[in-house]
Amino acid sequence: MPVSPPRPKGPHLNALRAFEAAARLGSFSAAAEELSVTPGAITQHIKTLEAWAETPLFTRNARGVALTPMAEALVPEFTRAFDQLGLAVHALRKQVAPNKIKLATLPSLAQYWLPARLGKLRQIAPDLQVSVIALEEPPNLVREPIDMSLFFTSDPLGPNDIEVLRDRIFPICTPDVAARLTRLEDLRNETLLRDSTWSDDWEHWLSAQTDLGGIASGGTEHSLFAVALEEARHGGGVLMAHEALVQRFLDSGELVRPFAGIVDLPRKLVLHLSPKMVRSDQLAQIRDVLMEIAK
Amino acid sequence: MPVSPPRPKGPHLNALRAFEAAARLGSFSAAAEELSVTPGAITQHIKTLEAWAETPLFTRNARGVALTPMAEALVPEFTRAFDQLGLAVHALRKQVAPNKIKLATLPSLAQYWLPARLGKLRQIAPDLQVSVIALEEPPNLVREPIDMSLFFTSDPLGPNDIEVLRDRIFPICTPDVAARLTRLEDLRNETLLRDSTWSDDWEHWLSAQTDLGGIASGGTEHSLFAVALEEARHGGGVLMAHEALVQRFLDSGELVRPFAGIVDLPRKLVLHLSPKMVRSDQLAQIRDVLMEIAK
DNA sequence: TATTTTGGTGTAGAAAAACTCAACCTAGCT
DNA sequence: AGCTAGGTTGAGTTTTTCTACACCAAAATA
Repeated sequence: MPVSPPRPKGPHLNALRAFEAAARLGSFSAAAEELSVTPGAITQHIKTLEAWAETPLFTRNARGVALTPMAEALVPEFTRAFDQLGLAVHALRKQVAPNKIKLATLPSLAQYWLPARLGKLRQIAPDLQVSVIALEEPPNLVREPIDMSLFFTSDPLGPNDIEVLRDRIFPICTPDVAARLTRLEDLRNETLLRDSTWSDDWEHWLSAQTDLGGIASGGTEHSLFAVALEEARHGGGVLMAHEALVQRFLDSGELVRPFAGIVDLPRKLVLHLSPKMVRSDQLAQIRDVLMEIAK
Repeated sequence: MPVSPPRPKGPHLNALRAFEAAARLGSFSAAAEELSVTPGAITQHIKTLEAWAETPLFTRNARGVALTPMAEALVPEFTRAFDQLGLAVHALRKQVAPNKIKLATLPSLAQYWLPARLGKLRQIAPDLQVSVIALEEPPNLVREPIDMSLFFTSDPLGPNDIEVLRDRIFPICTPDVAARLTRLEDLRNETLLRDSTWSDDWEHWLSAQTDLGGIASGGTEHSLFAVALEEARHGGGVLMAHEALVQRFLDSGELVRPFAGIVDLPRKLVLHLSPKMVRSDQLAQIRDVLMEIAK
């Protein structure tokens, strides 16, 4: 029974948060992603926590990490704590500014699909202030100060999810380019434009047609759909497009569909609401409005 | 609808913790105390949080602070979150070292009352490793990595509290000094020793005797009971003692009670257990052992 | 078998956050 | 008028947190 050490300090909150994220996601790099830091930062947090607890929490296998059985048992407790904290922060945000809404979505959706809908929304509910955050990956709505997200997913819908539309893809190009294309084989001579987010959509589409291999080989891949689309508009090739994103170019005739085939992917565009939103009465109404304009 | 600001960051965890503590305790300095920092640190945390939320959370009255009505509503959410986090940390500690116990208590109890009890404990349960932390104020057992606390209090007992004994006080001194004391009035010529933690015990005791005012005026106040006791042992005056702390000196005859009067204060010595302890089965047994030896 | 890829580690240095200190302010007391 | 309790402020310092980048090992690929 040693006597009177200095007042013991608890572990650092940030280290606990890093632990929880790493444990929940099963990977340091995923945790790093969620917390917007580098993987090295996570490594260090976990290490300080392990030093504090005087016990290892993860086993490091060169292919990733795995929780210690001991640590495993603790994860739900920490997850509950940080979920509750996230809820509290959401409550604070809503309390302060009930009609400021943050919506996270893909850059391409933010640019080509949302603006028209948000315009409509502004007419229906002029007091709502929606700000749009463009992200490549869906954020964790419990933890981050974001109210809604709009992403493509194939996962089954949860209780806070609303399916907006199904993803339908088909090739598009300028009328000039289309004039050169009569049979699928003609694609061999064209540049196939693709977006890195959906880089195998060409394969999906082609394999749904009378298939003949080898066409989908090369092509130019762009990290932003907007860039690929721009190239298509300048006659730079044939783009595998998503219906939701190119409707207006088809309507205007600027771009056309050289082939009739449309592929319905199992992927859907889903509006996901933060847990805080579905609960609050005031916000349930906002949600209804948004579902309305989402059509 | 502004588009694509950088990914919004949540507030700093430490700022949230400071807010919760300040809100719960109703005072920045109390929060500073609980978190072992200076009041200035709390001020700054609250300010960054207010800047993040873009709204004031406290109204500053020169005599202290008060929560904004808006902030008021949020406190329970944050308290729940940090309570849950504290629980999780306790779970971690117990998981790692189930039989390491941290006990916080007053320096005087740690020095004069505990050692004999802990010795007994070591015989009953040799595998328990109890470490004692001396603190002036009872810690928050939910938040700090401490399992039990032993302090005097007049508050009613909660479900995790165990009354160990009632506080009984009386004057003591060396036999030499006692020889000079036959009537209460004789105290006027002696140095009245007192501990700053319980600085008005002399008044309590005197007013319980055939009261005559003015005796309790001066005296020497020591911040540590141990120092006052040491002075009494060297014949430096008459000390207002607590039964629990001086039993052994009375037994050995080194110190004596110059007057028969004993005052039973409404204050009791209470063993408080962290919420995690009462729940766990394994630790319920430890608790029983401790109650046993507490007698 | 060689090569690449994936996910984690280690360290140095830099940036950001958190803290202390000491002077200062204000309203309520004595 | 002076004192006190509680908070604030700003400068300066310490701690924490992060990044950058080189490195490592197994697994996947070729």
